Amino acid sequence: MEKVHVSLKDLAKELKISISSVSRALKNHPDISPELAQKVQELARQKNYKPNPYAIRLLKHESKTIGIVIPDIVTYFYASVISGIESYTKEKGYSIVISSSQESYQKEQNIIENLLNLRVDGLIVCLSQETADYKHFDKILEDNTPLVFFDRVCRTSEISSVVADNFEAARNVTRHFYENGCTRIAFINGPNHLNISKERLAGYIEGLKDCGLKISNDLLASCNMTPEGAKVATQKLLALKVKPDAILSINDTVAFSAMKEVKRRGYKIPDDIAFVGFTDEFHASIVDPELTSVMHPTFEMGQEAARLLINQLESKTPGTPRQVVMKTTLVVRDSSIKKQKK
Amino acid sequence: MEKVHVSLKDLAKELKISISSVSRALKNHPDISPELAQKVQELARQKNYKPNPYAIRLLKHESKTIGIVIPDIVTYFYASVISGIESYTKEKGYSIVISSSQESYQKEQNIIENLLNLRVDGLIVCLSQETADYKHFDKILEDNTPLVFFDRVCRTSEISSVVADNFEAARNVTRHFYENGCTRIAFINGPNHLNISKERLAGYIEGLKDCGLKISNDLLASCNMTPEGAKVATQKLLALKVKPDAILSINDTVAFSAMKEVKRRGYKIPDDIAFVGFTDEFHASIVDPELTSVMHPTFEMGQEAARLLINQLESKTPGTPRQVVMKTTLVVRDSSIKKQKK
DNA sequence: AAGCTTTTCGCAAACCTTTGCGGAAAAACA
DNA sequence: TGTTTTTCCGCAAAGGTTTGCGAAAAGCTT
Repeated sequence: MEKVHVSLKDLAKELKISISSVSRALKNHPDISPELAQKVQELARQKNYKPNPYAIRLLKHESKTIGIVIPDIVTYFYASVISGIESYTKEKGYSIVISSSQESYQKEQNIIENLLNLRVDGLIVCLSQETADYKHFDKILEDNTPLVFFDRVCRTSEISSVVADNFEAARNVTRHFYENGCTRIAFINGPNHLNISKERLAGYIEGLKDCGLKISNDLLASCNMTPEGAKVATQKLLALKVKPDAILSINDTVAFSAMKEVKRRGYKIPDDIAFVGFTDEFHASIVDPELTSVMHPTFEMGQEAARLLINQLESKTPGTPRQVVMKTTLVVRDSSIKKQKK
Repeated sequence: MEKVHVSLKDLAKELKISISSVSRALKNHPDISPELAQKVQELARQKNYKPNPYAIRLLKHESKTIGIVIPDIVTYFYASVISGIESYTKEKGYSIVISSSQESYQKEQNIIENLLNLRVDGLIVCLSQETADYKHFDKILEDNTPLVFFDRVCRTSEISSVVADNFEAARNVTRHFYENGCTRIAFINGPNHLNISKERLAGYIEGLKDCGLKISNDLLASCNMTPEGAKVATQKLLALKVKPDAILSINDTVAFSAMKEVKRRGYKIPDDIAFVGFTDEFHASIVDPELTSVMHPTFEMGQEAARLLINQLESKTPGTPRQVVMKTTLVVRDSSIKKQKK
């Protein structure tokens, strides 16, 4: 049951040469004669020699590993971003270690501490929903461990990040609603302290202004972005004397849940209430009616975050933090196009 | 920009004692006087000493890391299983390194080789769709690296695995259809060489026999489990002279896509065609009508796979391979209950 | 043939930790 | 006081790799 790996020493002993010669021979160092190099490489292949990465990491002080902290791995958005991260890091020869905070501030802190103790070369983080203070990132900065945020971000003046064009996207959606005959446009938002909530809210408001629509607190609801929370928020909106004729949702999952509740109450989508979501996950085109959604380039966001991080940790100089804003596009489907405009 | 971590040597120098004493003091070894231990621990805390995991791994020949190989991380089922693996391994002090094969045999091989070179302590694998020969697992076995399969498995007589009760589940679904008035029950299956396909097909056939229904090749379609593949398979079924009145799908994603196509053609679900899927992902209750599905205990499957693996690698003896079969339950929703039985 | 350059390889330190063993000093005992 | 035990700590090896430097051997020049 014992794993037994051959080491440089084993090869050296067998060939009756020194360890350093074996090491050099394997990488075609000019100090080694071609004949010896040949012989060493032959034996190495035959005995299936693979360098022990832990010895190298110990020596080089780098792990070729990056840590990823996300709120939840089962959510389409995060899984897809991870997929992009994985694609870029694999290409660059890095491994990824993934931990999920389950939206818990406490767990987020623990995870980060663990990852730091693991000596990852860098971190890519999406804040948990509970996270409202950001002191625990001081440790990372003091450690000189490169860090990149995506989607839910903070301290952007010090730390690089990748986000969507939330403001513009929300503003566009609001106009899109208006152009399709909606005048009472509601917004089911996420927790107020998150940047995505703030930015999308600001865009929503700006869009209302653009269209000359009144801003009404009645039409604003927030939720914790769970299906249950979305349902409650929807019920609040449906309880209004004058009901909304459109609902913008902070993400697709919330939209799905809200749509379900709206249909259950007997309203028609989109004629009674139009819908638009954020993310554009696969299921947006599966639900009935198909959901209009702000398409996020999730895979590319992951790649970009990884690129930012690896650039940072391969250039010795600290470099100024960068804020990458990814362009989204509105994918228009049935849920937002009223057949009978008022 | 240089990361600087304090080592035992640093502490030793500062306290003018030997490295070994520092090491022992930190773990309250009886050879160290309480006063000295106190002093050392004090300094360690103050200077934020954290042991270098790579030095320990080098010494101990274990990495406290397990590798996970899955076809695709963006799929609900896999993400959810990973979530279960993560929960168990975190509890046991292991990290996980995730790689996805993207359903490619070639990539699967590369990944496994990489993970082995990384010296992970063990592997948890779900076969890619392309994988039809299993020689590349010899390397793992020769390496004495513990290995556990889940869902899509092979070589079960030599290698432990965690699977759902596919045969029973499919058989039950078939009966469920029959009890709800369906007599022409179709099955959109996955690739024929996969165990999940074979087992579910066998259960489906057995169920037909139970109900005294004829087995017809016309009612069998297979696909590559993508939405597009599912669409094509559905079209084949809808092209029959006598159409099916029920469709069992190899998973929910396939069911969603098939439902979409069926609705697009103007058929009513469930009255014209009833539906049941496998997995029971979140969206099963979001689509319209809500999808009846075989609920897999995904999270628990992940936990179980992790438990199997860690047991195996913590007990020095090889132990006999175990096959864990997880019980599923049929979650009945609207898609399979016809309002008007024939 | 003597001196010089080039080629080819080995020694040893370094990265950080754990641990068996030995040794000195202190304490306990006779 | 002399001897034995106990307490407390350090030495050194081990794990596998990389790399600066020194040294031997071979080749070359004149």
